Amino acid sequence: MKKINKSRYAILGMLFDKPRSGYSIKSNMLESTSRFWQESDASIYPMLKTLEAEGKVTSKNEFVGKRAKKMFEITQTGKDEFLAWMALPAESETHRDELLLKLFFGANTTPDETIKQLRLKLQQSQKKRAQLTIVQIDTLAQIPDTHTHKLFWEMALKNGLMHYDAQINWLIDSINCLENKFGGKNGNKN
Amino acid sequence: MKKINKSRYAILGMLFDKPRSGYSIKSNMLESTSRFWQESDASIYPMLKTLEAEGKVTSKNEFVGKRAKKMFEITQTGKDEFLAWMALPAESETHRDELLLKLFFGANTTPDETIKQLRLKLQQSQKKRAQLTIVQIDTLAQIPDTHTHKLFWEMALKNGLMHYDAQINWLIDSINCLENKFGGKNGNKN
DNA sequence: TTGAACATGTAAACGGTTACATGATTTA
DNA sequence: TAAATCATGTAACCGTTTACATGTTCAA
Repeated sequence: MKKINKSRYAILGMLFDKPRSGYSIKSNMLESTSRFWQESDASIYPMLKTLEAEGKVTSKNEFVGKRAKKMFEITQTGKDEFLAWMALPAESETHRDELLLKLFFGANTTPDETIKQLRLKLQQSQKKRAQLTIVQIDTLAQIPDTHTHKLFWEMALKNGLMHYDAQINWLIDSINCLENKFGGKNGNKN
Repeated sequence: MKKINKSRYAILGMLFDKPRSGYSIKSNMLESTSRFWQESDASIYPMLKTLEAEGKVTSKNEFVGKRAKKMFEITQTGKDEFLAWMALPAESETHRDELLLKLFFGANTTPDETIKQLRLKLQQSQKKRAQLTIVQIDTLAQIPDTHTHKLFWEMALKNGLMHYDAQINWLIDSINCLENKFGGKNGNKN
C-alpha cells in the first residue's frame, strides 16, 4: 500500500473552521497538536501551494494592521477530501522510541548509563506533563462549554496526561528496579 | 542539528552479542523490538553493506544445514560506535498519531464517526496487549534469570503493557464520554 | 506439490527535515 | 536599538518505504 502524505489533512483540518495564514497554522499546531502531530515550517507553505493548485484551498492577501498575510480558505472540494479521510480508519503509527531501544540493549553497557537515561526521561516527562496542565488551565478551561471543539480537545489533552502519568510511573519503577538490582549510586541524581 | 541514521545502532545492537545474518536481525527485531523500533527489509541489507564498508562489521558465508547465510560479526570499532551512541542522551521521538489527530478534529464530523475510530483502536490495543502477554509467558518467562538481557527485556515489555493498559482505559472513558453526550447508538458495535 | 518460511538484495519514489534566505513589525 | 516575533518561502539532502526481483528449503 502506497504511503500518502498526511500533512495535507492536518492542514485542511486546521482550515476547516476558518481561514488562516500559513504562519497561523504553524503556530496553532505548535500549541495544540504538537504532542501527537507536528509539521515543520518547510512542509506547510509548499503544501498550501499544492492544495491551492488542486483547488482544495483558495488564497487572498489581507492586511491585519500593517502586516500582510496570505489567508487560505478551504473549498468544498477540500472539505470533501478532509471528511473522506476522517471516515477512513486511522492507520496505526509506526513509532520509533530511542529510549526503549537503548533500554532493550541495556545489558551491553553499564546499569548506571541506563539509569541515567531513565532519569533524564523522567525529568522530561514530568516537565511535559506540567506544561500540559498549564494548557489545560490557561487555555482549555477558558473555552466556553458550548464550543463544539472543546470536548474533543479535552479528550486529546487527557490522552496526553494519561500517557505521561503512565510513563512516569513506569520510569520510577524501572529506575528503582535497576538501583535495587545493581546498587545504584544515590549520589548520581543528575 | 543534522538528523542521522539510527538504523545503524539498532543493527549494531543486534550484533553486539553474537553474529547474525540480515534475515535473522530482521525476524528477531520483528518479535522483540517491533513495538518501539522496526526496520524494513530494504533498510537492513544496505545498512549491513555500509557498516561493512566502514569496518564496523565483517561478514562471512556460512552454511546452516543446506542453507547459505551471510553472517555478520561486529568489530571492535563497531562496538565502540554503538557504545558511544548508548551513552548519548536518548533523543525524544517525534511521533505522529493519526487517531489523536482525527479526534482533535472530531467536531468537524459526526460523533458517531469518532466513536467508530475509538472503538476500532480499542480492539487493536486489546489485541496487541494480548499478544504482548503471550510474548511474556512463552518467550521471556523461559529465559533463565541469569541471562544478562532478561531484566532489560522485561522492563521494555512492561512498558508496552503499561502503555496499552493506559491507552485502553482512556479509550473506554472517551467512548463513554461521547456516547453519554451524544446518545451513542449501542447497536453500532463494529 | 504447493505454500510458508528462509534468504538476500536493488531501484525509485516519497515524505520530511535541515539549512538557507529574506524582511517587516512590535516590544523591551 | 536590539531582540523577539511575525511572516513566507526555496533547495538540497537524507532516511525510509514501496515495489521489484530472485531463488531455496522445509513441512503439510
